[in-house]
Amino acid sequence: MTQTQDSTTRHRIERYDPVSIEPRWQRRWEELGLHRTDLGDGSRPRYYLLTMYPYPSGDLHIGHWYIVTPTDAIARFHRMHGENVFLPIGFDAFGLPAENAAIKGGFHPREWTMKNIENMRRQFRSMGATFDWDSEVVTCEPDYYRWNQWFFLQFLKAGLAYRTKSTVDWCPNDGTLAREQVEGADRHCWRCGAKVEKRDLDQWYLRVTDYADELLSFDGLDWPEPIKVMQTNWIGRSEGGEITFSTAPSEHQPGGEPITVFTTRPDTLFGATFMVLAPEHPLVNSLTAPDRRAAVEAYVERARAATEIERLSTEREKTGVAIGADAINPVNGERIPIFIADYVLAGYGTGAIMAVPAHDERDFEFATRFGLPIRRVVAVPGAEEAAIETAYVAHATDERLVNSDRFSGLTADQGGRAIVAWLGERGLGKPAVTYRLRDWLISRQRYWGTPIPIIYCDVHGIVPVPEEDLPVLLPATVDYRGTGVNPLTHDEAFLNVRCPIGGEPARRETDTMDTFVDSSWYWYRYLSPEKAGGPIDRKLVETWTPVRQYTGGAEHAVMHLLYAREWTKMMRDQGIVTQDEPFIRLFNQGQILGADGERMSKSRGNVQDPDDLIVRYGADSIRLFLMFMGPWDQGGPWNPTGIGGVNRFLNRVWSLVLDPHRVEPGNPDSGRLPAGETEAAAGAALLAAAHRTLRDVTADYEAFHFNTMVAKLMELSNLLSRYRGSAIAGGEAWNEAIRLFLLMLAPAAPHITEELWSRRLAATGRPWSSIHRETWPTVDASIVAESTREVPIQVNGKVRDRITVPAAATGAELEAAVLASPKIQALLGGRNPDRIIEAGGGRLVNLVVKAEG
RNA sequence: GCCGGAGUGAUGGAACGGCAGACAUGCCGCACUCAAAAUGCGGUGACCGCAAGGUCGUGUGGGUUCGAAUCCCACCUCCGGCACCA
Repeated sequence: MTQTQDSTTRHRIERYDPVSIEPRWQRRWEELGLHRTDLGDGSRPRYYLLTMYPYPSGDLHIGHWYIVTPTDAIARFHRMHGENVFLPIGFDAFGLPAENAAIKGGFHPREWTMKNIENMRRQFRSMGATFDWDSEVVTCEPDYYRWNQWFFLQFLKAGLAYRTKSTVDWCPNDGTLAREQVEGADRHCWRCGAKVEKRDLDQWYLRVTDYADELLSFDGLDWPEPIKVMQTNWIGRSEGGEITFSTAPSEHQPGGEPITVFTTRPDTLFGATFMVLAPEHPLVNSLTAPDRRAAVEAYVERARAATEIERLSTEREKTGVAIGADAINPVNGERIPIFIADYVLAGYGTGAIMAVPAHDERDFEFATRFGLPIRRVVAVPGAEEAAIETAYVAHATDERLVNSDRFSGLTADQGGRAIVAWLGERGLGKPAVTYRLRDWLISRQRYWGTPIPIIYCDVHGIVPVPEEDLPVLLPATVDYRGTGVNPLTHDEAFLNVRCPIGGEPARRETDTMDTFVDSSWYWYRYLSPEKAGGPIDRKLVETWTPVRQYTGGAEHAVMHLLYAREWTKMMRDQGIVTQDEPFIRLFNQGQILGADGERMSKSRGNVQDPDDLIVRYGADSIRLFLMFMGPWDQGGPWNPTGIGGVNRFLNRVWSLVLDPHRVEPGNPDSGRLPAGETEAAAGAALLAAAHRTLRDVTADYEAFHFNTMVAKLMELSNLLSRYRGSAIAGGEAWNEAIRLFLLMLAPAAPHITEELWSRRLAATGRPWSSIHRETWPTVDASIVAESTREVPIQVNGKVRDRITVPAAATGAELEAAVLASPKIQALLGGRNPDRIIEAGGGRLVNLVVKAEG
């Protein structure tokens, strides 16, 4: 009792105070350059770890920590394995929010952006993230965006960039949008949520559809299955055939005009009872009969204006009008009427379809509504003559073509091939493949982006800015005139230039590039952010990329993550890099939502500011809590109630290390070894537990199972607590367990472990060295091995008893021990089990006893 | 509608086809304290039972298996993606 008094009152230890410890170590690490990567060091294995760079919106919230904290732990874990880890960071600094803020606040978007970046840098440092700040990339700097322009010119030369006029998606706030930046059935803007309209505009595109097939292959990539599925669906490859119909002569036109349709079901060609063109189809105007013109033009107009409104309704009624012309089915010479309808899309396939109502639900609906004939051409035996109540689109093995002249009786597959072959011989059709993927529209009508390096000259037309004239700089001053109009369009100093070819007065392109261009190659630039002679350092790119591990959210599945793949392939084809893919391994962490279950945003007022939490708990507690709250790929609503738990855990770690002999006054067992346990046995048990923990924790780090990693360290700390104050506390086994414990915790909670490590070194008179430069310990298998084990015994699958047997016991030996159990004997009541199953090498025994009678 | 993913205590979540609920949170009790906080210890799926113990239990219903949270089939609910793609 006296001793108890002594250790609690006399040896009172200093309190765990993260707020004083953490900034001190952060400064120290920075002074030491602990996280600066020597990119030229080839003596160690390289590990390029990339995390999606943030948009500097200014409100770094707990969600950012959720992405970065485990990523940082991965970096530290790999460094402890002797790898040369490169963990860079930068800022996705162009974009609309800066402009909106600037318009509202009357300042330059650059000011707002840079202020936010400064704040985010501070916040990232405060969490102890080991980014290599020397590699930082800020995309709104001319040093960066000039290379966007350079890439554009290379792609232009190669025919991968082009300008064309077409109907594009237009957001009233953001201007034009790429296809994948329009979301939802109501077609709203991915960024601001505004309703998207249609406009006919001359715009710049990148020919990414050239890569559609290659993008479908994920060979050699370790990516989450859902992302691969989403990209595959987005690319949307469809195999089928193109079939050329011709128009029939009529009073208003001579006929013979070819109209090519795309179909995935050439086998149903005999069932085509009408044809539908997209309202925007180029032949609509010339084919329309005079008496139909008014109706057709009205429909075309309505289709344009009404698109987004009509689409709001999920149960859209099919609409359309006949244009007063017929097409001729090439396979049987039949005349079928031509309609226009907005359910046929101008941008997909050929913008024209042959309608087969018997075998396509949309065509069926249209035919029903307009009273058009429906002819069955595929049927299973017995169903040939049944009434057609719905489109038959299934594929049954016994189905055959019917009503298809000489092709009747063939299977759908055979028939389709035979019909395409027959058409092919006559030059009327061929096999064809189409994709949903569209070329990437990169023009944006905004100021705060990369100027597209193009000059329009009345004499020489579209003239690229010569490479030596790059960068085309954004003007330093900006006049928003209180509107959302792109200020570049009325900036005379920017607009007026001389034609690079003939020196004539000419005008600059005022559109800027989609900000997704910036993020399509930034990780290459990290390797040489200051390089002046080119976008990348080829030697470093060849040694360091592709990126070994990329971490970030899944919301970019068909945007950034697809653009990045496309860009790398385009770079490769220009001889700039040699790799096919940018990111070998991808991990999508989940998303932290507000406490209300909604996306965190300032406007909803559900944002958790990490600064507040640091003051209360310190960065290590927050880091650990974010890793502990659940599987990393899951995310979930923010609920801070558990932070107290990990904070308590770190406090316990603190006092276990600094005060191993403390005895709890209120607990009579405290300070004693468990009954019957010798010092030697206790030491061995503790050491074995530490090595088992090491084995499991190592595997968890490797698999990114951070929640169970923390749980296992908690278990070990609970065990240490049990031995605290006992005869083995502070002894050899204890100290080794503590050493392993700190090393295992170091990647996750870097500050407290560094502090405790330094105190341990000081206590033993050794010179200081950082725990983060230690080598990850190795598991000693002989220590982990146990001499006995507990075996559960089941009777008919239900656990009835547990026995302890020698670790090596199996077979007859184990069986005898099982049958000797009094509980089991009682349950068996003298009967013999019908079967004895030893599962998993004797880990569990199941006795099968058949019911009596 | 189509394509993904997920359903386990009051809560977050553990669990190579083999002891369901590790580790935490919350709650209850105890110790320490004049008291509170902090800390430590114990309890905590439901039902029956004084207890020993038993029965039920991983969204629902079937199936495979000696044995299913885990595999298969059907369905329900929630989350994410797509939006008439011929």
